[in-house]
Amino acid sequence: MGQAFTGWLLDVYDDPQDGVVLWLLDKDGARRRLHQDFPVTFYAAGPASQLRALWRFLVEQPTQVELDRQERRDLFCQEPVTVLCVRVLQPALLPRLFQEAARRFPTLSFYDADLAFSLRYAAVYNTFPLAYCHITTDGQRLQNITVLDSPWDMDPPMPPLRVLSLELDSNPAHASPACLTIRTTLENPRPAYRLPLRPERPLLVNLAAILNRHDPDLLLTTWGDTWLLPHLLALSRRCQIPLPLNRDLTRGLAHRAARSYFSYGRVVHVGQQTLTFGRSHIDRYNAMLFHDYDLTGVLELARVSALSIQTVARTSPGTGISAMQILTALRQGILVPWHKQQAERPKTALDLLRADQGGMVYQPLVGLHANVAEIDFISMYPSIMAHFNISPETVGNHSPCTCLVPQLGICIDQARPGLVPQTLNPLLKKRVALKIRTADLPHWDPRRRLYKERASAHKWLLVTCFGYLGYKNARFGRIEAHEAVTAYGREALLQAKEAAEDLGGLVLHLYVDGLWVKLPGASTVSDYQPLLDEISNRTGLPIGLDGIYRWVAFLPSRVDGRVPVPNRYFGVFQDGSLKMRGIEARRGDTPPFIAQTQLAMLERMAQVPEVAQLPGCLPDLLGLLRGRLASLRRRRVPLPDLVVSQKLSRRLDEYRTPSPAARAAAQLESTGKSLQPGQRVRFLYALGDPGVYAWDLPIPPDPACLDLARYAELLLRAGATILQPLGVSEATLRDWLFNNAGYGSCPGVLPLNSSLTGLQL
DNA sequence: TACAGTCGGGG
DNA sequence: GTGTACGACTGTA
Repeated sequence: MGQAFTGWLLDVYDDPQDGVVLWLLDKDGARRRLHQDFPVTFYAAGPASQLRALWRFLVEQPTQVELDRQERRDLFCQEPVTVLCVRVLQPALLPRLFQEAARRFPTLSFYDADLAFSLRYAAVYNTFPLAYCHITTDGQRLQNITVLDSPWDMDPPMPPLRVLSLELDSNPAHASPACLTIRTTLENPRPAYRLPLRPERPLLVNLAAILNRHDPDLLLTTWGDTWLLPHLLALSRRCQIPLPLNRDLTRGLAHRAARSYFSYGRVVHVGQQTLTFGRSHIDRYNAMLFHDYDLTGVLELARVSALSIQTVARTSPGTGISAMQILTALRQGILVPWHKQQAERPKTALDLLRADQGGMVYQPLVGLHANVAEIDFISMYPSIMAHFNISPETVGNHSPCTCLVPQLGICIDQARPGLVPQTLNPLLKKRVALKIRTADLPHWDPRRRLYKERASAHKWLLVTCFGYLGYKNARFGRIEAHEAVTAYGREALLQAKEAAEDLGGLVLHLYVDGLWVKLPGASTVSDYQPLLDEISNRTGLPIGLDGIYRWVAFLPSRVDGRVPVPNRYFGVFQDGSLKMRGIEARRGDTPPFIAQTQLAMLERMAQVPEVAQLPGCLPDLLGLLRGRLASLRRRRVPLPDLVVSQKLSRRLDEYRTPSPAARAAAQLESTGKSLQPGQRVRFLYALGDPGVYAWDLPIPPDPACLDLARYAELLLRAGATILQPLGVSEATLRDWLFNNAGYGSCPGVLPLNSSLTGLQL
């Protein structure tokens, strides 16, 4: 019997035997499971004889396929290519069939062969996670699905998701958890249940009852990927008590092994992943950037990328932007090349040249400056790609309609919109719209946070898009496109500098996508508007005023005080908020005690309304530092505030000179706790050999072993960073702090106009 | 002093 | 499976 309903798409995946499974949340509240036939296709191109051989091979396979010859477009070829089109009737059978074909016919080029299943479905039906759909069925099978909203809607109808959060009372990597706290809503902080992890049978029975009663759409856990779900599954098997962690009871949990990989110049460790069917599982401690954009951002990423909620929660936003490019290609019938993981090639001359061909970096004018505006290009690199139509297939392509990249002499085809700009345009538009919505709402409005989290998710998509363009293993990457983007970026920044100088301004600093500038007599946002308009006109790129600093200090190098460093500065905006880059408080490996002290100093300086009064803070700041030093020496600082947390960059046997982190990791290893590259190790600086004490050793640290002198030194340095622009050198501060020298011995307490202070008003 | 190891950065 | 830079800084030999 046919029926129709509207509701939200919760999950889509291929069924081992029967097409695709869809889970839908009917707007009347029911969760419905439907099957649908969904054949999937991959393509092969190459010499006709090879294609014929592949044809013969495929028809002999047990897997049901429909074969056909077609002409299709390869993004990088002008002419259409002839391909063998392999339609696999059962989508779950495609990966194995393709692998076998690729193994036997290594010389053929394959396309659309290794795509995330959700993308294949999304390309055909325009679906995305949580899409609002109209569905017709014959009861069991889906007959028709029509999506009623779009990922680009600002306020789409959101489903009333049922969330169940399962939280452990301790990190299983460090201590054995004893208790599971369960909440049934995100809003209510009061736990609904507390279950002891032992004895096991009552735990399983109770948890099963809770899962059945609440039937959540989303399981939000702490350490669920790496410990909790695998642990529960093992218990369930051992005690033979079924536990419905999956909503789809025909499937088991899916696992992906832990791995370490190199990304962004450092090793990243991703723990084991545990995935559910019919509902989504997110481990908030194993989810990428979850702290930055929360669940709202994860859902936004899933909607715009069409990747599943569980996927976007665990992978970098680069995966999301790549998925969007694939989707753009699929929907336009452009072939998506099979993405072989290529071995690293030796660096080419091009790679070396890139060293000084990145973003524009300028030497700041060291010292303290008042009334400085910080002006940033908004999403600079993505805006450049969109504005100049930079895409792997448009760069270096001659056509009747090209433009020339400044200084590089590379052509960019303007005749038709590129794949990357087409993918980026709606993202750029939506991010601006989200930011405008945020700005329009009052601070108390709860929707403000949600818009911000969504905008933050978009920010990461846009940021990673640029790097992806220059990544040689990317499907749609091309180094010349990457270079064209940075060349336009440098050009735009120089144009902005000229615009500022033409309006009589003093440019203090340029850094990749921003400039710090003083216009004479300017002190308000509207005073800077003409400059913003001028830059926008000259470059064609969107620009924004990040803020006007009451004062900002650019720091010199610690190694050589005469050399400015581009990204070490701090300042206070007119609204009293702080901004800092590169200093100790921003670093993840600074002990909290040191970071808190530095922040406290800055907060006191932020209280001062006028820059001229800043040196007046000196006695106060010095008092603060002395107080902190005293509490350190009297051992009043709680040990957790002295913990250093650093990432291991390699295996322990690969260290030639073991760093403090490596020595702490070696301590842990000797008690059986081994750490992988990319994992963090926490330790205290300690007296004697080996100079550290790992925080997660079974025996808690003895406070008497603390290396107080080392912490005092760190405190001194962090203090000196802040006082340096006021004319207090590290040596002077050392005298003050450690030798109790009086203020009189301080050359920093001088009239403001002293050249010693480097003060420019 | 040289060199090996770690970190930032994007709003 | 998704940015294998680059420069500043710190600790160790």
